[in-house]
Amino acid sequence: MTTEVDSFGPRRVLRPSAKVLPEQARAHNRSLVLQTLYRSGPLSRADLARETALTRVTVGDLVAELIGEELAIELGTRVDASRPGKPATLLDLNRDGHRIVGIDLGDTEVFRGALIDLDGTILERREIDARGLVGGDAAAAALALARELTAIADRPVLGVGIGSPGIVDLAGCVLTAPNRGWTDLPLQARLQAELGLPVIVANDANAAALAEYGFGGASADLMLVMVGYGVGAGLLLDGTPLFGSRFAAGEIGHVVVGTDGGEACACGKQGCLETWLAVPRLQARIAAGEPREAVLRQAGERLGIALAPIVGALNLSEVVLSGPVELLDGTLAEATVDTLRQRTMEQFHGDLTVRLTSLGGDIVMRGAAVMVLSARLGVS
Amino acid sequence: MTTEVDSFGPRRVLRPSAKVLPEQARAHNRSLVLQTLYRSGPLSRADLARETALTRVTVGDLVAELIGEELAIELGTRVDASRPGKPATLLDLNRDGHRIVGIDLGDTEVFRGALIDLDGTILERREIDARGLVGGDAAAAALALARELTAIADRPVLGVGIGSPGIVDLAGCVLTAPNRGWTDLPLQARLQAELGLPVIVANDANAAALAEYGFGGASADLMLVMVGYGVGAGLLLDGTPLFGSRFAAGEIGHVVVGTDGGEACACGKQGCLETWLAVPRLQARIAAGEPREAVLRQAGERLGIALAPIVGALNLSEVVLSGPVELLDGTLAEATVDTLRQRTMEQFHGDLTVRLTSLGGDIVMRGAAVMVLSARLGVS
DNA sequence: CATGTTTGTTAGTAAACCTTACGAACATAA
DNA sequence: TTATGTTCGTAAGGTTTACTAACAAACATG
Repeated sequence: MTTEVDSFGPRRVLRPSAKVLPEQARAHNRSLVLQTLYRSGPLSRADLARETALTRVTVGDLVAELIGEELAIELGTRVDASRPGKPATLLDLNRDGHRIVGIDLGDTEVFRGALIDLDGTILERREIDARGLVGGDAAAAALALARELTAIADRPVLGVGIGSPGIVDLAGCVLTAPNRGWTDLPLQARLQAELGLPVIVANDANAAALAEYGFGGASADLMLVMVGYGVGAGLLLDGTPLFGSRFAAGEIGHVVVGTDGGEACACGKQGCLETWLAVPRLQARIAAGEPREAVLRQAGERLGIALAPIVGALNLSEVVLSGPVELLDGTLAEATVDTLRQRTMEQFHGDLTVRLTSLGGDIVMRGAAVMVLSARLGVS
Repeated sequence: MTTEVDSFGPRRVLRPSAKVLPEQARAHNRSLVLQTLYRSGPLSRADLARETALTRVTVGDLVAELIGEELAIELGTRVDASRPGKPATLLDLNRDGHRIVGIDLGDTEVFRGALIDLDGTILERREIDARGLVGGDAAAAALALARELTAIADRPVLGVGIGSPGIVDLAGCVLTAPNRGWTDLPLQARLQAELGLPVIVANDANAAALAEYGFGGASADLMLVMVGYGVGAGLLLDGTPLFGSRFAAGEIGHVVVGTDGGEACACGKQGCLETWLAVPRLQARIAAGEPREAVLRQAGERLGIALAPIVGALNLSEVVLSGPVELLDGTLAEATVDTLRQRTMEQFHGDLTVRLTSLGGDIVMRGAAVMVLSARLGVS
């Protein structure tokens, strides 16, 4: 009995999935064309066929569909025609024909929102004072901000992406967000019903990780650590956000760091990562006269201590920090990477980088835009 | 402009993938039928249609194909016929018609192999003395063991699964395995060429994690910690093994634990997890007169300290230990879970369990069998 | 001006799944 | 016993999808 012998690639384990109909296969190929167009700028149908390995016929058919939905547009014939043959008709995503609304609910003082184009460029900004808002009032403010932004859009809005603090499940239901007093709030479903637009709600750190991957030039395996009033993280593994068994992946703020005590934390424990790293704590210690460099170095070391097992277990090669530049950049980040190097195997993590995000305070809003792009244009 | 508003599920980010042809969609549905048959025992074509949401016609066609390849068999009509209508013809995987060879190269003293049926039951065992084997000799011994096991198989062998120590890439190439002196050894490709059978090589801890999921009743999110001569781990996220950016995911043996020093490690650092937990170290300390309970408690605590950030970041709910029962069970495991509880958020990890594997010393061999099952029967 | 190249489309084919319909084989009730 | 209804498996035919083959259009080049 002979068996054909191929090479076996990445494995998944036995896990019944859903059936695949031809229709869904087509949707997949359609997304493939959209993604190729998104990534590689203006292309002809023939270019797309070469890139996707589909035939020109199939590409032509898919493109006709996309043009019909005004997702793609023809730009006219290619001008640099130094080649023989019929000049190509260039196509591109209808980049200027759509807008995305991205909203960041993570700040304690304001809800920030922006009108964003398909390339992630922020066109308009709006803010709403969110101090003290809890429960339904906070949700209403988020809705108002979304309404305001969709109202000023001069093009059709592809969708509304929202990065929320707290624990958010896959349906965009905020399971818990203590600062806003939210419990089991179906924010995504509610806003979607109100706005009549696709809405996607996810944890703000997860959104930020997506932004760093989509717009920040990060690799597909990435941990994004947000340092602010608290400390949270978003994990991207092979380009896919990690959610965790109870949707609490990345919640490392209350993991105890080290074996030598530490300050008391609001959660009742001692030496939580937040007690070492949260912005108010750092500012307070510096204001109280502790040497700034020493405080920042220690904070970086503690972050490194906390991240070392994670970096080791996941074999991460990229850690990105988000938060106040004046605190994170320099000493703190350097201490983090030094500590990580000292505590992990050089052999596996020699290329480890720890750096600040280049997206600044817009990271969550732009990550929310990536979520919309993925949902509307992405792979199934 | 109205947009249809659906609910959006789990998101992936923009990442150009491959095209999907109808042929591949069919392969997917074929695997779906196989998996359903594997999981849910004997079923009729109509049962399969209901379970998979495919039509009876399509299921009939796929089943005919599977029967033609002798992967499925008809068992005759159902006997408990208390229902009206034509009695169903029961189908099942041809469970007794195939064998799998599973091999564990992780031990320092022996290479263990087994002939395994599709349900994971071990039918025959073989061992080869592996003390001191390095380089080509070690690879030759692995090949000889695989040959011996395929030779005694009385049924066609679906494939050979191998759990190897060290760093193994997706193509089954052992990048580094210090104990065997292997560097960039294309073990999978070489054995496959020699044996003329599908061969899958992966890291032994990853294989063990798959075994715990496939045969040990574990959930799809799982960390399996192997404690032996060294300390390694395998991670399963949503049923998929995690490999890491350089295929070194799970290599936590040389992550430094705690902030209070520790014994010197062979790697040059101090206080690596292995110095606290490796079996030789524990045995030596107990033999030297240290109180057994105290040694084991401390080892468990250190494991908990190392795992806390990982459990927190990944929001894991299940940690499984594999290794010498007399050392791991009881005090050590209890200290681990106690420490984890003390160092993470009760709210997110209240259901965290830490337990010993029930698969004993066969875990890697049976995990290797799961890899073969996945590759031959699994989803694309 | 003839030739070759490239593009995009038309026409026809193969694969895959669907819907509809039917015979076979059974339980149940008149 | 017979009629009715149910369930199973299969046959026939239709729809969708992407493929191959072929072709006209439009250009560069010798």
